[in-house]
Amino acid sequence: MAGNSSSPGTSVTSRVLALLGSFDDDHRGLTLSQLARRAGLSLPTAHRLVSELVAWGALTRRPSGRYVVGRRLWDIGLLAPLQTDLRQVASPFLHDIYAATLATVHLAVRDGTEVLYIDRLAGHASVPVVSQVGSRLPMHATGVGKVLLAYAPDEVREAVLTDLSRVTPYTFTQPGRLLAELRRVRTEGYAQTSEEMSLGACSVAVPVRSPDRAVVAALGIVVPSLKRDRGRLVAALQVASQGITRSLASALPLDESE
Amino acid sequence: MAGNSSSPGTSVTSRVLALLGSFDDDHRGLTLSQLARRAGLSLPTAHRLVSELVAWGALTRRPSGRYVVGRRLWDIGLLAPLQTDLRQVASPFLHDIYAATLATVHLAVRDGTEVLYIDRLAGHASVPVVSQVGSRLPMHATGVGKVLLAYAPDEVREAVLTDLSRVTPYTFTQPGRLLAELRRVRTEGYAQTSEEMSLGACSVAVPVRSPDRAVVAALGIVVPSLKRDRGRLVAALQVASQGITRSLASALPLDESE
DNA sequence: CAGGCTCCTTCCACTCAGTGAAAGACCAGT
DNA sequence: ACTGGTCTTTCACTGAGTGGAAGGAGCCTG
Repeated sequence: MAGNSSSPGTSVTSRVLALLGSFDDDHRGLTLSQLARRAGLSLPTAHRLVSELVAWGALTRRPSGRYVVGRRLWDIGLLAPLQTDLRQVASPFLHDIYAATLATVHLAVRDGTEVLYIDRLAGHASVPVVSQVGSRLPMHATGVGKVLLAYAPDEVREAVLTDLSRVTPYTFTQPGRLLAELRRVRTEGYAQTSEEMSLGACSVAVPVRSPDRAVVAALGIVVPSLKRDRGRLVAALQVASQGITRSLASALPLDESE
Repeated sequence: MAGNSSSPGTSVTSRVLALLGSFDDDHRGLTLSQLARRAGLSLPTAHRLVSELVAWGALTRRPSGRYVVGRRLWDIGLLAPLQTDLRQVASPFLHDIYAATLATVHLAVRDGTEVLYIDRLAGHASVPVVSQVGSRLPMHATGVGKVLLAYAPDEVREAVLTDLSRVTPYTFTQPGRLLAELRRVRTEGYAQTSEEMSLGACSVAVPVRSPDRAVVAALGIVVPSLKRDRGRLVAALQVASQGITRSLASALPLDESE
């Protein structure tokens, strides 16, 4: 570029994206200097780019001077197909499950080697749950994660098995044991966890299939303990899962004219 | 730039944003040429920029060759503060309302001179409703819109009053009549519509206040007709609205360290 | 109320990243 | 094989984008 040094190979586009990527769950409000630091940009550059982003509505400047993600970006994000369509179709079924079980309900998809939560439904006060819509968690320590892992391509499964980090004392960290569990998931059609992600929380999850039988998501609930009604919970989940599959048939085209 | 002509004053950033802005509710999957046309870019430029966006995860390329908004953009969008926090806090209350009324429930904020829907809760099959989460509708023809307009700054109200487009035969198109209605909203604390946005749909809405009494959102429901239970519906909404205000008190800090 | 700190903003000369025309590659109809 | 439509790649030119340096605006602390 000019003036002086500048990391060559860094396009303007990538700088803009680096700025957007600087925001995450733990950093939702950032000052200009923080943004510059996190994105690896000089202050003046960050300043100019950020100003353009604010003018367009991608970012918003708070009275405090901190920048946050803006509305325009929020509603463009909502146009992401899988997430939004699945959510929309699944939403009433998540309700049914909540009504039947009063447990926190989750809808999640696989994103690389992690679980991405795309919807969540919780009552006024429920079991403490780690997940947030839009957040990612490890696959091997969550119910929905095990389901998605059980039906994932081999290379994903291998990648995950090489890094079974311990989250609680009950987390499955031995590849063999997890593999056996995944086999069980495939034959029995549901996964469960017992305090493997957070203490005091157990979960059950089932796959959600598209009309062509491919597993596209997982549906799960979190409860304080699995007592003796695991069967009932699994049944509720499976009914909802099949309902979603049926609804998807009449809702997934997505290919437009002009 | 170079080569030849190029609209000067058009920064790379604005080109990237123009590409992102090319997506909307009716254009969620676009081909490269459509993107280039809509963003006002040459094909090669669009091609290069889009490739960068895809590489980063802001866009995704479908098997069909069409581009759609990607996951990365989706989850960055979720970091937008007002929307996400309000939603999260309000969600259980939307449920309560749904449980009590079985009507489609909406949570909306004002965005400029339009209503922006930030959450929506509907049963398996309800009254046909136009709104979508993330979509914008005119303020003067919706229940939540009237509420937000009633409490909006004067300049916004004036801007809206100059352009009262007719949506159905029942839409309020006379500024005087709407102004009177807004006064009524402020004194009585709720707004209503009768087939003003879409035929066969009526609505009731109330303001949602932050702990400091400012109106930050509106809560509304859509029903086939207002019959005689308007009072009951308004009461349900008001209870929920006050609940949200109370919950907001313990949830709105948003200012971080590093 | 100076002095030092951090944060934000503006200026400007230099130059390399980004540009679009043109041409090539690929389809699917006819 | 031709035609109209996509998408992709190349390339010489140049002005848009760059970061140092310097100027402000706060806000503590001594």
